[in-house]
Amino acid sequence: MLKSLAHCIRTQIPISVTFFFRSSSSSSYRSKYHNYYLRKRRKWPHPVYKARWHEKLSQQHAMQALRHQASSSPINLLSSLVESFALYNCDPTPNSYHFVIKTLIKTSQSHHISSVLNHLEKFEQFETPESILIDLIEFHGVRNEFQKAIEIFFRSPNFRCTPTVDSLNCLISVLCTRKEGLEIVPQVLLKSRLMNIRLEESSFAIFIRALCRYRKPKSAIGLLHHMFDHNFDIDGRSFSLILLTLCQQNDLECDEVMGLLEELKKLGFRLDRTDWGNVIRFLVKKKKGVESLEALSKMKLDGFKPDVICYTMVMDAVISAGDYESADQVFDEMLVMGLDPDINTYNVYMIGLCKQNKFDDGIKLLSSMEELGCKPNMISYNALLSAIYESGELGMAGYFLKRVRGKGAILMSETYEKIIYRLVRAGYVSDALDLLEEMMHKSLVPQPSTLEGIVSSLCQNGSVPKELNLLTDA
DNA sequence: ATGAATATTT
Repeated sequence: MLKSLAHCIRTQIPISVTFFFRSSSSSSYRSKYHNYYLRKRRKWPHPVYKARWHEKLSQQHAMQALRHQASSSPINLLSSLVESFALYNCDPTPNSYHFVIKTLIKTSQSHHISSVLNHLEKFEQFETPESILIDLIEFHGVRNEFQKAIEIFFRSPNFRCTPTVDSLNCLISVLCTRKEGLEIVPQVLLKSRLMNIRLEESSFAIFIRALCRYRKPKSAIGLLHHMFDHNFDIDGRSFSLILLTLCQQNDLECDEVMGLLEELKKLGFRLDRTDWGNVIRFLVKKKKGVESLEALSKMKLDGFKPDVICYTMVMDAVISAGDYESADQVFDEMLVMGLDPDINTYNVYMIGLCKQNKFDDGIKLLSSMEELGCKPNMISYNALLSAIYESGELGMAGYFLKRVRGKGAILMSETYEKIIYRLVRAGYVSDALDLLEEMMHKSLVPQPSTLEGIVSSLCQNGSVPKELNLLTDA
């Protein structure tokens, strides 16, 4: 009712304006609107408006009574509804049914819903708002009652509701949550076509989301082709989700994913900064240094400024690929772009230095980090420490270990293992045992191979069984 | 809104 009122007001305003400002110059134009205006004014607004106003007031009172009843004792809500509206001598509103259904759900009385629906079907005349049915479909969907959800949808005409794509979307997103629901979707689509409901972009977006959830990005791309062929607009979010899902597939090769990305672009995909980030992360995981550098420059060409994380990821990839020169370039570029490297960036760089056996530079980097207010963490220290021990320069390594400990650095399990392995190999068994003891003191569990190494070394030396006790305890 | 970093040649 409010809607038609609003419509009336909206249509009347321009009419009264033309009436005021147009004098007798064009009589046909004026009389057409003149009559329309008079008829409306004389026959319709006053009496009907007044009666409806009354009815609306009564319905408000009835609704109030129903709410009151429901809050004091929420049982027999259907009778409360009927009685309240009978008391005020007016017809129940769609809203009152919506309220009753919502209350039944809230108070765990959903077994009463079907009698409310039967009543709504048989005794009311109003067009049931689709929102009520959508709520019900959703309710049954959450409880995995797919058959009930489907029944509500196809029963809509009985409630004098012409379902639109909105309830269809609700139903299919409910069905798409589980495999057994997914299998029914085609039948539902066929039947809904007979009801003249056409799928929209939003429906396809639901299917695409479901396919991505089931890790079927290639099928989702198939759907995109279908949409493209039928001139549907494709939502950027669907593209992004498919790309993300492709990047998360471990079984796909880099070339294949890049090929599919080109296919997506042909279908109209324009990558945003998040998408580029996902592409770069994928390439880094696949250790594709060159490709990740390329992706970085394409990202820039697309007008996006990569952030510290993007630069760090690309640096990681080129370092994994052994391209230290590019790593330096990427690092410099990041600084030129005004970005501040953070602990992760420095650690990636540190790992690069370690791989090149540039231990002096690594030590310098540690102090630069301190100066720059980015304190090295366990990873910075452990990476450098392990690398120095692995190089076999045990003198330097021992000195560095002392210094690092002075800084309060905590050794990690893997670092202990590496140091112990190197010490044993070089014959410093008692140093190795000290570290082993320290490890166990911290409840770190050494690898069997580490223990074996120590034991065999002790046996060769014909050493004391006291330390062996320590080992058998582990 | 998001996403980045060690080590496994014993």
